[in-house]
Amino acid sequence: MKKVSLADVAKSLGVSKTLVSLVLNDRGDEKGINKDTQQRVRDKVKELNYKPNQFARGLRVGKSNTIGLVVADISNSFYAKMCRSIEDHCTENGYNLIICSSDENPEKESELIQMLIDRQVDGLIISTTQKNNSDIKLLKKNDFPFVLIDRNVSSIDTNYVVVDNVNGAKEVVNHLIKLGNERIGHLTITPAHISTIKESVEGYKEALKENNLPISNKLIREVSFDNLKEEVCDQVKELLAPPNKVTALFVANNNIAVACLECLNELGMRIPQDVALVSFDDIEAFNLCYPPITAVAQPIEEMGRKAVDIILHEIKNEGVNNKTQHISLSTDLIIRKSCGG
Amino acid sequence: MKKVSLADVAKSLGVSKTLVSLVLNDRGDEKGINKDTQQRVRDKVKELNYKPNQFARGLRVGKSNTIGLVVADISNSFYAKMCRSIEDHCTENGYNLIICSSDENPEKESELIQMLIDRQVDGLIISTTQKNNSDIKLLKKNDFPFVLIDRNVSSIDTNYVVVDNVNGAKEVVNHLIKLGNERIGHLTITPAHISTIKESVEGYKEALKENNLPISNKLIREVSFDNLKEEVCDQVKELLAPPNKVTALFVANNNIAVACLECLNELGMRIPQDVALVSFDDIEAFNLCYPPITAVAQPIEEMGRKAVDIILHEIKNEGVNNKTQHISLSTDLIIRKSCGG
DNA sequence: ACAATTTTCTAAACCGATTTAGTAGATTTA
DNA sequence: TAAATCTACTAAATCGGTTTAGAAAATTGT
Repeated sequence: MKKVSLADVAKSLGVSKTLVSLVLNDRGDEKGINKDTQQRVRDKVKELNYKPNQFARGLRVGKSNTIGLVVADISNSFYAKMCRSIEDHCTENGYNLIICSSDENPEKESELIQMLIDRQVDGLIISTTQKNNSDIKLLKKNDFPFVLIDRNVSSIDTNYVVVDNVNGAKEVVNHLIKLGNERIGHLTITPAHISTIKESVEGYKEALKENNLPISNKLIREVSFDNLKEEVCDQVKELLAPPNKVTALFVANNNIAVACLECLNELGMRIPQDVALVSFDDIEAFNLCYPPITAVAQPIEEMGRKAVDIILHEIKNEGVNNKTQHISLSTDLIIRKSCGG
Repeated sequence: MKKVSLADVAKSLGVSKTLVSLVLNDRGDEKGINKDTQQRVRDKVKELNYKPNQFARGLRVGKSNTIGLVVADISNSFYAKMCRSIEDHCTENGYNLIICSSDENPEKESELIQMLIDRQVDGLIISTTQKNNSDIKLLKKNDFPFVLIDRNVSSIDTNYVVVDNVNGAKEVVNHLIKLGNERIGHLTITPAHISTIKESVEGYKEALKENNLPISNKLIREVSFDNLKEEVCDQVKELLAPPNKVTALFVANNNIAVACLECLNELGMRIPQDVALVSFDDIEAFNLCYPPITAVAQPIEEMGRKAVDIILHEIKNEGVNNKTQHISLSTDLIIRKSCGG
């Protein structure tokens, strides 16, 4: 690939680099450059197939037109869809996207954020897994443009786009209670400090309280991301056995639900006859399972779009001390057959 | 974020930028720079938290340490997993990844490739949807480092990492025939020129021929990516009805399989009693369906890894006229319950 | 003791854009 | 007619690294 530079274009037209640069940046009129000349420049640029060198441009203007995205795991359907939405809206706006997976590992997340900044991304969209939020604090302190997605961090005032997990969880539990379940197990994921998890537990408890049912922390179980299948199976067994004897399971995401299904299958437990199941975070497979699984659908596309809107706004207004934006989207309980009724 | 430059580091040590640069690029010994001085440089770099500006570096050396990836749709589980594998191996090697979705649209793919090159990616990994392959030809002509993944292009000698679709499909059809199916429908996707599709049809036909069964092109149906659900349903109805009356469906990917399942559900057709079903491209959901779906598992992780190996090798040997690398990985037929037997 | 060599380090060019500061010439104003 | 203004354009500085070409000081060889 032989490369054509600004200087080549300028020379072949017998004008200065400045002129060509101004025309290409649509500052020709503003700078009073002759319309004819402007057209000659544009024609020549096309003829030579000139493409500006992004390194040079970036070096000078300090912008990469790239944004960084950190999620737990891009191969998970939830994040894959989120990434897709973010990708589309970035592309629409002339931005590139670098996606990184943190595997729910705070140190890895920290390294990724640092790496993306070193790579001169203009802004970050983060689904954080941090506990002490030191990186988020640092970003905030340095006025680096960023927005949290899916998970927020209550102790810091940041931009965020999340889902109303409290209400989503409440709806689930109310639904289960209405169908006669009184002992409902809740399977969530560690690290438990993640906002979505905290909120889902909160919604679970609120719903029980409002229905005058006892709250037992023994029915709330955490499984770790790294060893999901095994731990889910252990916890499910414990929850189903005396003294817990739950009649319904409410699980925090699609990964856990899938592990749960496999485990229940192996145990020969039938859904919903032996135990009801609801998952937060709907996936297509839930509609194909036997029985189809009731789940909380999240507005993933919209979350992605809003996050891009916010980050681009942040990037454009860098330095301007504008207020943080807080967006909470509501969920949709998709009732299928996994709870009977 | 106040930024520390090379010059700042050099000045604070009273040495030249050259020296600092050489040390940081591990050329200190080679250039005979005093060990003590080297250590002083490294210490100071840490102290000041200096991070090289990638624009400046890229401008000078012409490398971005970024690779571009073009797939059909990152929100599809198959590509999501592939992306994840590629991401991991890029990160391991100090490379960033920009992922783009082409939606099986050749024009969009073409624009994305051009955009990625304009953005100075060092190499491309492409799952192409092109028909005339003009972009691939151009890349080849210009010696731009790239590798095709999942789908190759037989008319051009390029690097590629694919799956042995012919054998994968043959195994499926042999399996179906062994279970007594003689009229087997094959649902594939347009554009039909994609290598995976052509090969899968080839395998399908070969298996029939080897078993002395008639080959009817009427049993091979194409559905388009954009209007998948509806077209799948139409085709399934036609295939099941007279005069086709297929007893088994072999579908080309997980998207089609999911649409098929939904359609068969609506039609009240039972699997495998009324029709057997096998999908190319296994997904977790197939294990949870009722009944669990027999499918061809692909070595996605390995494909990603090999593709990264090849592209990094290409990038390092740019200019050197080394041979193209061709890798074909074998598949694994996961027999579940969707074919009876 | 002086040239040759080695060790250690540096000034300046360079990559290719953007931007600042300004010029030459034509036209208008007073 | 000289000053002011406008039109159309440009030279050179700049961003922050890497690299080339070479210099100063210390050491070695004879």
